Amino acid sequence: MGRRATLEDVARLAGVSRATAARALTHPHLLKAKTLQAVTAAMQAVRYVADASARALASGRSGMIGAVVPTLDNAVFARAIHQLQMGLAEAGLQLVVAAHEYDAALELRAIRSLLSRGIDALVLVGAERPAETWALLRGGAVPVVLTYSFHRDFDSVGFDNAEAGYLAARHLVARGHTRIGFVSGPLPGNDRMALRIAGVRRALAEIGHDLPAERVSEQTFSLSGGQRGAQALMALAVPPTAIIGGNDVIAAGALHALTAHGLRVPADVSVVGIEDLDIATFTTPPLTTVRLPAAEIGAATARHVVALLAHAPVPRRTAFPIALVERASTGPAPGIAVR
Amino acid sequence: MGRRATLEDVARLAGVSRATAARALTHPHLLKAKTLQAVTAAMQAVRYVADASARALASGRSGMIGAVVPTLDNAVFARAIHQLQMGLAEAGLQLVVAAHEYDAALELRAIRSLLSRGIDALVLVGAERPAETWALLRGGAVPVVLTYSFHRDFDSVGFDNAEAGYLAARHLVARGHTRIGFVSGPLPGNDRMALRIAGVRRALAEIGHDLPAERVSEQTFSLSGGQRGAQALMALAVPPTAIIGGNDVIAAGALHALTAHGLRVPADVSVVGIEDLDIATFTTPPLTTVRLPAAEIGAATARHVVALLAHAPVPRRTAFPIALVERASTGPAPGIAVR
DNA sequence: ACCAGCAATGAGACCGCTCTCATGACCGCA
DNA sequence: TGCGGTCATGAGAGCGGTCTCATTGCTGGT
Repeated sequence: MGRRATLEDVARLAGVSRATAARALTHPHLLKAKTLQAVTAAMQAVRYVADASARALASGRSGMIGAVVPTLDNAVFARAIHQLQMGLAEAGLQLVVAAHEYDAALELRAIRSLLSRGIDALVLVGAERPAETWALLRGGAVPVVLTYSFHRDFDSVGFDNAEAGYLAARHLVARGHTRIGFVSGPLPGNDRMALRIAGVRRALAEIGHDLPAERVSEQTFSLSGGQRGAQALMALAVPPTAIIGGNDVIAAGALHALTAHGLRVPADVSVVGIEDLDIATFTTPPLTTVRLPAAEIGAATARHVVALLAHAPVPRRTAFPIALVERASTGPAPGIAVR
Repeated sequence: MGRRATLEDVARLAGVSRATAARALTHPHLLKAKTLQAVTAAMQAVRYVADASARALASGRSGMIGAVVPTLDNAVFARAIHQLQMGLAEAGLQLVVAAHEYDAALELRAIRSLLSRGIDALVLVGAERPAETWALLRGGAVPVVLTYSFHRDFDSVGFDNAEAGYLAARHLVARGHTRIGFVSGPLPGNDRMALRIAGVRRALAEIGHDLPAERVSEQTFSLSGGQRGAQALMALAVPPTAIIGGNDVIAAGALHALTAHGLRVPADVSVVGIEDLDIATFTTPPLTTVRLPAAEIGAATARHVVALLAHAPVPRRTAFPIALVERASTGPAPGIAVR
């Protein structure tokens, strides 16, 4: 078959100049109908497909959007990325993804690599990263959209993580819990987690209680992390009467460990998650959790990016409301009479 | 700040020619240590980052790998893509993803779009697609790796889908079930599903039974799809004593619908899934399922692609073993004495 | 019939890098 | 000291588009 056809081939076949053939692609309205038709026919004849690299080099726009997420192995991010991709594809944009597995250095590397790729916009998760990374983002001429968090200086699409923690804790407080434990994922570089904890703290503070450091167990974002966290918290001299998981996977793991140790949920211990994954409806008992707008964030981010590239006006910040979904893993604190 | 530094800038600063500066990047061993050092220093000084488009245009290699999957919203694909991405990143390759949501036309469009982007290799899921798509894949000069299925003419990384169905059915047959129902996802274009059904059929045939069409319910890949499928099957004049879900999400939905209707699982009806997602351990009762090597496929595909690009020898086909994971959703067929 | 003015097209520079080929520097050996 | 040969570097032609600017061909007004 030989090499791919170029504009040169098309032009020759159509009997026009390269410039005209190119215009058929980018500014078809500038061509006489007859010329346009001839060029189009020629393109079809040689099965012309524009070379994206050449186009990117010449135009300075690649049509590619980069996204760096902690992991695709959590449904929350997978779902958001899925929606993001579908939205971008509709606008003819490609999505280049990378994951960093909660490693700031890896994230920086991924961002560098995407930037060198000439992406037209960059989507990131969270608003906490090393100064070096921020400098790179500020220095680069690439528009950045932060998701799952907010930041003064960058466009963001997210929700209030502190409120997520607050809602979870408030739900427990309202049921008489005052000793609440929190099993978090890795804290370094994860502002979402930190904010959720802060939200829990606030809810506790409102009733004159607090969340001592010992009641926060830092684990990995995994079922086993949740299990270990629950074990650690229940091994405390004065164990909590309720546990909040930094996300649903952790909460599910915690719930599992609790019942495996013969504790009744929620009679002995209540458990709340954050995310509302499918998994939350399948645990025994079903998990009370705070629903996060993953799909919405993905779709909204796609719209945001598309608008950005079109230089259309966009709100710098899009915030989605969140709400607690009450299921059966939470109940009154032990010793509290139900009235 | 101005524009990004180019090789020209680096060369000038280092007092060498553009060619030499370029060599520092691509063939550093060709340079005298002192020269290399000077160039490297210059690059650092101007924060040089190579322009990937220019490089792609000139070299004919983009360093990007395309992947088109049905969806990222199922953990099986999300996990595989995650591993694929991590593996590619290690080799300095970028992953461009697209999803088609089980729509062959969308898949074709996505492939076209990736191809025009100049990807160096293409990863696809499954081995069934319209002739037009196959023609495009054969015509293009881009190496293709099929996953989750096998194909004579293309490199593939996967497992035996028929065996997955067979293992699930065999497990049931061994417990006395002969009337087995299957809730599948959308069948068109999905050879994995078709093969799994064929596997079930084979297991049934071995004991002189079959899987009539009425006992196969075609639904969407979702919890509600599973629920509807279970309802449909149980509404049959002679309902099945066991249900196999085309994947775990469907099986979980089916299981849910069953217990919601007052049926006991597995006393009244057994349920088997295929995939072994996290969710399978959380259903009540925990789901017996066939474990699919999602992460392995992703990682192996990454290795495969890297080897392909390095012109290293690669087996045309990588097959992973699969096995059934017995949990508590399966038991003897009603009326069968347990010995 | 003539020319301003606009629409349509052509010519060619340029984007930033890769790669081949030519050239210059330097080496060892006779 | 001189010469073939190797190593390091320079020169320059693409890669396949985009885009600006010049040119050509019409059209309409007077």
